[in-house]
Amino acid sequence: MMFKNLEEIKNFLRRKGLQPSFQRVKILEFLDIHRTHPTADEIFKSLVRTVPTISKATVYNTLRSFVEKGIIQELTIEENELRYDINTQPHAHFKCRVCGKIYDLPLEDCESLLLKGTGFRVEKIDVYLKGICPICAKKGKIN
Amino acid sequence: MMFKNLEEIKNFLRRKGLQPSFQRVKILEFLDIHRTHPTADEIFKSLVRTVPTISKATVYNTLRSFVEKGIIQELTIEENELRYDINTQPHAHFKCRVCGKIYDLPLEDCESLLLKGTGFRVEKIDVYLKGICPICAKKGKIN
DNA sequence: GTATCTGCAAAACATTTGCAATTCT
DNA sequence: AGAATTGCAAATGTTTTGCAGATAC
Repeated sequence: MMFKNLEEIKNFLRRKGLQPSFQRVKILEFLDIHRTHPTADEIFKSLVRTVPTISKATVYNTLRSFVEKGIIQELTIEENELRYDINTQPHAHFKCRVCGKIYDLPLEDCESLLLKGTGFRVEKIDVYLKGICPICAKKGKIN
Repeated sequence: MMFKNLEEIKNFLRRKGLQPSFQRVKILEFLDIHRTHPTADEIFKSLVRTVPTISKATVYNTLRSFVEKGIIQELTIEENELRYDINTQPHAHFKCRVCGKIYDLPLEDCESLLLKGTGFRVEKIDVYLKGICPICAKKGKIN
């Protein structure tokens, strides 16, 4: 866990330029506690039990603002659902097609991709890089 | 290009267990010629000009059946759209945030991930592995 | 008091499905 | 003929948006 208490979450959000509303604090707390890469709907369904007035739109909008601020990252590991990860450090994700669990794995070196000796049976690899291509970089459109 | 003519595409589809309907042949031909990782909508919009009767549902369903047969692969590089790639060999994809182009890159070794000396500026890395985790493998539920 | 944020409902999309008509073998 | 495929329209599911009311600074 990244945060010790709600006050830490509030200060964190303030530092990121976001008002620490009750809903935002609870969503971020949820992501800090449940590091299972949940979907927006899973977050909503879980939070609505303790925060009955929360709406789905707020969950979606909040998650988007967290992504924009670099607080969390979106995972597109499955085509029909977005998942969210409070760990924004580069690391790989392994989804088991039997139990459905998504594991975090180190990305240090090539060996980790092949997962020699770890018992993970890799059937499919997707590597998506984003940034600026050599042509656009040379055109100096950006820095 | 993988195919020399339409006859080759037809035979290929037959070998994969799919009837070589005109629509399927044209969709596969399009993916073979336009290796730009198009979306279903881009394929539809382009094909409907020469095949006016083609429907979007057919494009979607055909792409799905191609994926199931292992003829093409789905890319979830962007959250709001599925893209398709006729190259099913494992390789990385680099999307430029300026021009939007998606490049194919080799995945051989770690160096390619960091793209030293290639001029690609990597700002974000997503590595998604799918398969069977050690727990499910040990339970012997599958082989 | 003014900005920002929330909840609701509706809208916007992409994708899937049911089914009758068509096409292939 | 019989099986598979298509096109249409409707359904589905996820995410976004408009706006009035509520909340925070």
